[in-house]
Amino acid sequence: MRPPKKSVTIHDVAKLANVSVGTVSRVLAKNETVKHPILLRVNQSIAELNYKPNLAARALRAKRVDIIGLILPDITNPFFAQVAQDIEKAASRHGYVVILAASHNDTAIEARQMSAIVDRTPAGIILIPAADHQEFTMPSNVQVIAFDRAIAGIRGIYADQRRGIALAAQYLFDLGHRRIDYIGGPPQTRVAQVREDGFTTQLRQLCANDPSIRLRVHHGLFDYASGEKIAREILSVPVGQRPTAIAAASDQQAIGALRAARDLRIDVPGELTIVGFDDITLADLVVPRLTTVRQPATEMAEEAVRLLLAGPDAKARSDFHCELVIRTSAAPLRTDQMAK
Amino acid sequence: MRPPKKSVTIHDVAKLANVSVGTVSRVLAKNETVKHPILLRVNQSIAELNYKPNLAARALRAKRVDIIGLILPDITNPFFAQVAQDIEKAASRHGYVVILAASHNDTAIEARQMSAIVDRTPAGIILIPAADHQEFTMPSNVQVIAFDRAIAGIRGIYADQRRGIALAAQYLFDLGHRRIDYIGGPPQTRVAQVREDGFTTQLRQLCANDPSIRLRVHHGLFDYASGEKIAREILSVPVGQRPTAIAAASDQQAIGALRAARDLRIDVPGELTIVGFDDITLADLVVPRLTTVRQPATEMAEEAVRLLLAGPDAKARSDFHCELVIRTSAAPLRTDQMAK
DNA sequence: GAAGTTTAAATCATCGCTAACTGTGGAAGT
DNA sequence: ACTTCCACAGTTAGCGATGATTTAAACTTC
Repeated sequence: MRPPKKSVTIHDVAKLANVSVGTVSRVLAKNETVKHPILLRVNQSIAELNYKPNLAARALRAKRVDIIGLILPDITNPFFAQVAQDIEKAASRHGYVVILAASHNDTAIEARQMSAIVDRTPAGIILIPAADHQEFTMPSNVQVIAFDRAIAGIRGIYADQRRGIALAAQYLFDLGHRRIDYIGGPPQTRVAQVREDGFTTQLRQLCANDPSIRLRVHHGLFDYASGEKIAREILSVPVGQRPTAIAAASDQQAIGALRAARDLRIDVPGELTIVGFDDITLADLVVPRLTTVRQPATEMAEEAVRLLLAGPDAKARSDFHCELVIRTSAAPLRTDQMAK
Repeated sequence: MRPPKKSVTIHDVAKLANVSVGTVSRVLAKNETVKHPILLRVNQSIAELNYKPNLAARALRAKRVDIIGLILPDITNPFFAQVAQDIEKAASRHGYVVILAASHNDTAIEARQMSAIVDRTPAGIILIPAADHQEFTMPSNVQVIAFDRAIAGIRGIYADQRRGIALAAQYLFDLGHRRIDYIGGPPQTRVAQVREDGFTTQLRQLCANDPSIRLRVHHGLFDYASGEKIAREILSVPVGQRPTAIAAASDQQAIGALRAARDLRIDVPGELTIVGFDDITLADLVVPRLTTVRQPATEMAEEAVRLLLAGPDAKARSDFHCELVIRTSAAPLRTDQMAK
């Protein structure tokens, strides 16, 4: 127990094993060309000294480090938290560590975070973009892959959200709803556009010759508060004018809407059907349980990590399908609702 | 735009500015001894070449890197997500980047994550322990600080949870509740013990000579599902035997309890008062809004980062106080409830 | 058994940066 | 005028690991 606490280097191991540093390096690299008696001695020495390679030194030589960067808009968004969890787990399985940075939906912060992470020469960066345009230029030395939201020109992992949310539209239609309000995300973002378009297109198609259809679209942020606020406005009208169903572009919005309905003493699903999108953990815990569309987040996270580690020429899978998760926040249109 | 994409080094800058690398290094280090004409030239060259110091090389020399490690049990726990967000923000402000790792409440995984991060020689590690005992030995070369949950022998940042939850006990008492059930966390963890002890001690003290008190304690995990399950059991008895108030050791449990009550058609707060702990974002969005105890998470996160950066001799603040956040899930005991 | 071939381990330059040390010219001291 | 000191910039030795190249040894082959 000497105070200076000199860290043990590859030289110490080499000396103890009575071989050269190159040999030690080779056994570290699992190079087959080291024969048995020596291999054993080296491994013993490594164990004895409890030697750990210095990752900074290794990074300097290799110009790469076992780090994956993850930049996302907001960790407290349950969907992103889930994604972060899954990515961390997948990365960890491969021996990588993840650097987390939040952009707070601000492209300027996003650009700063991007550069801070690029400077660390990670194996790659997984980016859930804050917006459709980026304020940074794509780094040439670090691969970036977009997640959940597309960026032109770079590889990305996305679920087929258009078809996913169309499932919700289909479901509402099948339940008989014809007065439907859709709570969308920020209209300038592509995610919001895709979801909105997927929903409205599908619904309009189904109702092509049904004059009773009334579809209204609203826009807000993806969070709880927006959902609540918009739903409150939507619902603060005489019963006959109220929608019989609300579809939201995110579970958070849907849960906010649930709360608004509750405040206004509107029974869900009796008087109002609500569906969300994402299937966050909480969706199964609100009252009533939220019917929603699940994105295969875990698989997508795993694929994102795989893609990074497979190198820049690997091709991204694009067969991630959403599925409708039917719970109890949606019900068939009641006959007395139609009357109005 | 040459294909090899050789990265620009300190030598390139030195050559362009017509000075030595040492000088460039000195201006990078903001060393005052570089005089104006040269300082200017160097800065110009840096800008012109868009030079970024190689952090791996710097790390190798300095044996330290601008990284803070954060290990927590579960990112999808909203309270931890909030903490992660705050820590990331504080770290980023100081030019540090945070490595995130989840232990999934498993001390073996925690130990692995710990060693993976220590190997990267970060400036320090903020650890929200998975349990009271650790399976790893504290690293000697990297400072670790405990967060939210104490670890013997190392510095830590904690709110005064005992007094915090006592506030909840006091509040329930003041509202007139005497049949109270407490939903605690895993009894083998210190956090759970502290909260339970804080609650029960305070309540017993208040009720020292009140024979009508009935306090029952239950144990589960800190998550939604546990809260729901336990509450369901508690509440599935004749009205007269039901508690009039439930206090939970976490907001997630409380929200689970809220859902159980709703399923059983028990009105909150009319027939049942529920209070939680943590004040997660969602607490303000459930129906009814959850009365809870807020921990000053943001300040604590900032202090944790400050403490790390101030070096191993800095002393941790310990004056983090919780406060009661009164919303609408708690109400005075009704006279007809007492009768039973 | 000598030359050629294969194989295993040693050597050492290098990654980019920092900081300790060295060198140099000019101001200050005597 | 000659040393003494600064003040400032230049030189250079590593930090620890890697891997291309070199050396040494063992093994073929005729």
